[in-house]
Amino acid sequence: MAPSCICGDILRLTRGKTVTDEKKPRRRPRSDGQRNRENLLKVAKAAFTAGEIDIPLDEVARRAAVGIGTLYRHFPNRDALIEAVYRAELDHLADAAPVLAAQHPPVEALRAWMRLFVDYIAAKQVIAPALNGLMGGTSALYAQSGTVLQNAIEKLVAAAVASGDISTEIEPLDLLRALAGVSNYAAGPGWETSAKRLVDILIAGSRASTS
Amino acid sequence: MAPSCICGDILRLTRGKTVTDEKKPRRRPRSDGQRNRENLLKVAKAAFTAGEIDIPLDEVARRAAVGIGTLYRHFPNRDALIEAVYRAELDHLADAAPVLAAQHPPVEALRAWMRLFVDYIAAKQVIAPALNGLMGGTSALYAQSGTVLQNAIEKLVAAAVASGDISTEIEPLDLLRALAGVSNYAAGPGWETSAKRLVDILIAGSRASTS
DNA sequence: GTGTTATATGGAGCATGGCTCCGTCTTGTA
DNA sequence: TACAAGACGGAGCCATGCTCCATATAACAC
Repeated sequence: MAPSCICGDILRLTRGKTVTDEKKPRRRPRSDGQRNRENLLKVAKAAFTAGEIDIPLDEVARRAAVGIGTLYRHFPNRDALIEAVYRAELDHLADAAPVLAAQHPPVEALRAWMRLFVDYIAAKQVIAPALNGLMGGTSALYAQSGTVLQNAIEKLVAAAVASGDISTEIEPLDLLRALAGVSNYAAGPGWETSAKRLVDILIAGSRASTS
Repeated sequence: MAPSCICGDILRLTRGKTVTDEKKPRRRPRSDGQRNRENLLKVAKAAFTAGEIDIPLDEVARRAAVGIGTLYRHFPNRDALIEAVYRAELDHLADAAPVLAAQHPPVEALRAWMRLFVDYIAAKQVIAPALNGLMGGTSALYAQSGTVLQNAIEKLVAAAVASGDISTEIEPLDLLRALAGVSNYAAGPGWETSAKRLVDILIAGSRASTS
């Protein structure tokens, strides 16, 4: 039997109300289960952030004082674990978009968000290593996460286009892809600066093609 | 003892004349050795190009009709094999830079080369999957390969800057990084178009910041 | 409380793939 | 032809991903 817990979560998050399970859950989820799950996430996040992206899952389980079986019940594979860790971070980022949109004129909101994206990656090495997978990977889970960011930037771009500030030619996803590319290495001290410079280039380029 | 063949090659390619081995090689390299090496490369390239990036090395050896030990003597680990396969491709790309520079005015040469980069990735799925490693990875081998591309684009940018066409602010590597980001997914039919659009945006952005 | 049951636990163990070791075989040279 | 430098190959070791299932425990009904 497929373990139900994570799948349930995903389905719920993905499609809101699904047709999947008609029978309403008869029981509250067990407290130890939730505790363990959170523990695993905490440990995994710490490890990933510390650059230990390749940490063996047994080790994650050990650090969370949990059996390997438990880990696998909560997260059916490595990708699922990474996904779960990063989802929160990405949501955070996506949530910032509407706020910025309310505070700034369209183009500046876009620029600000892109910079935030860069900042975020710089601050937490968290995202970069997994970003490839997140945006281009084969995993359905990853695709799901990517969508969140995609929606965020699409709205920002749409607003900027509507205001006539940037060209209609712009494909929002391209901007995101480009940023993701830069984020691929957080090496060297000049990294952050150069990433921000790229943001300006992208914005300038998007503007220029209007004329 | 470390096997000598690959290390020797790398050292020679990397630093030209090294101080490493004083004693001149007493023998011509064995023909079967070279044959096997080429065979392995051919098989590996075919596999990688076909998207089988995760192909087990045993399988590569099998297809090349060679023992696993032989594979490992030629390529001490998976990265070394990938590196060897891609190096040729990257050199190819880098070699195009001076040709384009001779044929076009600076900015257009830059644009053309960036497009070529995109074309190349589109044509051979080869590069994309390994590009992360190539540009940001920890492996010294990868770093080495990246340098080739870096040199290529740096010259193109320098020429364009010298001609006053684009801003001095441009960090060539940023452009490469951005393109690499886009190349991360070759998914969807619109991919190539949108990548080229990004090239134009980057060029336009680089120009705009001059004024 | 106590009994019942759904649910979680944990770790032995299997499969797979990376990589090493070393006895055997081949090839270039004299 | 002799011989040694050097290549060959594959058995086998080890790490890691993932499964299975007997056991333990939290939630609920009474």
